[in-house]
Amino acid sequence: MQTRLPLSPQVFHILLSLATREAHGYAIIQDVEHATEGAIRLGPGTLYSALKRLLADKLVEEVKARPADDDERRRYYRLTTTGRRLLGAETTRLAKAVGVARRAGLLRPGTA
Amino acid sequence: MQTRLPLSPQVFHILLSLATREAHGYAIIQDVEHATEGAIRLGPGTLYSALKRLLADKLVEEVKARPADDDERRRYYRLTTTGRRLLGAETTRLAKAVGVARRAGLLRPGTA
DNA sequence: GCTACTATATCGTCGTACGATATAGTAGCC
DNA sequence: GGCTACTATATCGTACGACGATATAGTAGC
Repeated sequence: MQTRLPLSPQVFHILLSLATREAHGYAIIQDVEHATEGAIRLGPGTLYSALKRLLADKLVEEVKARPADDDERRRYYRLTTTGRRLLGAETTRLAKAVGVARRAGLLRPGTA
Repeated sequence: MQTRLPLSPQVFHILLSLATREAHGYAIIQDVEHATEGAIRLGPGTLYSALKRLLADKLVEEVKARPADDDERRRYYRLTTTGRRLLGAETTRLAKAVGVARRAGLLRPGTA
């Protein structure tokens, strides 16, 4: 993956899940399912292979600091500056696409 | 492809391009490039293989009626009712995702 | 007659989403 | 004590799809 748009919906939501807080893999899976109202359910294959690529591309980095009494199996991740910038660019792209779709009458008036 | 969300960005823009008017393949390529400000450039491989799948899934259908004096090589397509419904559902999904991203502070205030 | 553009089609490759499977610790329960 | 379910990460194989390359051919301008 070159750091180029568009992102896949799966990768977009992984990055978005990390935008507001650090998280470990399993938490990302649950958060994406919740945030998308079940539309995107990441299996372990999808998540961990995506994380591996995101780490290699330096869009995400591992956080070594851990809360006390935490489950030791967990590995925490956060966005890098590059990752945040790319996520912002993709968000802008999506917002424009939604704008085009709205003008084409594809959203009931009142949809967020 | 089962008729399930999420759509790939490429397929989303192909359907969106057909939302407001019938079009032939080459016109879709140009329209998507224009509508996405160059972010999505469909090559022939992507477009025609996607169209083939969309036809098989009955999200798009071929239009036989042709304008007079038209380039005879062109093949025109339009959305089916199913295709329009799916595009609407995907648009709603994207609008929600953009909402989440906006709340996370990923859009400059004022972005459409 | 040259180049560039329009228009569709197919092929092969590579990336990646995904399900299956594995491992293992934790928690509740009866 | 043993059952099930959940938490958590990791890897493997497969299959789908995005993409570039290539082919074909008609149109347009110069």
